[in-house]
Amino acid sequence: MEDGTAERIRPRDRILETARDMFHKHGIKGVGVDAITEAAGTNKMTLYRHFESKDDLVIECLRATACSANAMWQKFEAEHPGDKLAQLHAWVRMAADCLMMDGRGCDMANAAIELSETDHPARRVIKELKQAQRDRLVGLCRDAGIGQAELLADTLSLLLEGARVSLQSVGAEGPSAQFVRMAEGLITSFRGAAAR
Amino acid sequence: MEDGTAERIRPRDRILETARDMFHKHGIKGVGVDAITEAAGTNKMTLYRHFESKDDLVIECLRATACSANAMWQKFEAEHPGDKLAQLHAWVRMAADCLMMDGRGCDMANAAIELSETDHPARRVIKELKQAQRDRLVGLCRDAGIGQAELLADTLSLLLEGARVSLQSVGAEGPSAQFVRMAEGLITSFRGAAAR
DNA sequence: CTAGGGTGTTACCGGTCTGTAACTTCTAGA
DNA sequence: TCTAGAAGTTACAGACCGGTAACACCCTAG
Repeated sequence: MEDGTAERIRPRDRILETARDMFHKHGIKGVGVDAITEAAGTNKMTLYRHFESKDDLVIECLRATACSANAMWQKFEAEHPGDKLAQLHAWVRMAADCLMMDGRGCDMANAAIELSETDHPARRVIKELKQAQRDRLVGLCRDAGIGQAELLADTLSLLLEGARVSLQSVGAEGPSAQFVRMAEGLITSFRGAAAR
Repeated sequence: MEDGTAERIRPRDRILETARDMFHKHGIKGVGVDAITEAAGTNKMTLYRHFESKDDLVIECLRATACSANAMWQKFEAEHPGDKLAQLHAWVRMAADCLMMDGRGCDMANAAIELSETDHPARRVIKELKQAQRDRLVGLCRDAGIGQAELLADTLSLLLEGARVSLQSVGAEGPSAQFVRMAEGLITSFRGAAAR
């Protein structure tokens, strides 16, 4: 065989990236394949040569999002090698930054809400990827020497998830404005409980 | 005039209630007006005689949801008259029950996510109603004698909002399973801080 | 130069969506 | 009983949706 799909211009990547952006901004059911391909500077046929269906494209977008999240976790480790507590604080800061500048919430959660059919193929993927993120946060808390690592990680998860959705319903001046204070307070509290 | 829209059979109410149920289960963009009217045992023309548009129907449904929430708060006061702390615990219990038996999250939050257009008429309504709920929870915390009432109320809000969305993305075995433990722990913690 | 795969273009299919028009049927009240 | 208004029925408009077929065009590897 040749050297696989080479490094050219690759409309597939343009479609994928454009779709991620548009799904994020307007929701999955809020944007059609025509709009995506037009924004990506290509056409519908090319999309369907690279993706089986719109659902397939959605799933691929979610995987790409998870991949981006992976990169962030690696950045935490690179910036604070070995210092798990610093990495946890970096996670809080990153989460807050995303809240501030984004406006729209987590792609996975939004997709889960939009795709209400319980047997939708994307739901399996969402559950897997979310579970992986949860496990990683639990691991970080545990490695940071926190006693009830699962409970802290789950609480932080819910706080962030809640902040993201509250940002869209109540607005930026709502409860989500206090996210950092809550998260840092919780970490302090859980660390105190462990030291005792 | 006659005695206004009398107390007969009233297809309008059937449409409204059916729409609430179907929007809740399948999302707003996931159900069409034809499906609503058929499930309500009526037809599209009758719907459009009572509601200006689908968006108008959506808004009316959200108002009805807010009305139901109002009734819950009155039940708290009726069951624990004057005892604000008991009412706060009742709120936690009610929230947990809703989580358990429902599966789909908060109609307002789901709508806010689905209706991503920033100028959508429903967004104003959602913000108002969510703000009102927040104010009420803050008031309850304050009246229960908790020092940092706003911070506790906002934290509880985010936890519940997060639990609702996490239930849909990660599932029932995810972080949302710990909601009661987190909420009760927070209340205890905040009460301790006030007593000191 | 040539062959072939990736790409672009156009047109189309069948379905669903919101919303409306015109007409008939029912029902309640005087 | 008669009448007015609410409700049901059918058909339709116009737009958009996901997905496909057929064909012309590159552009590069050999």
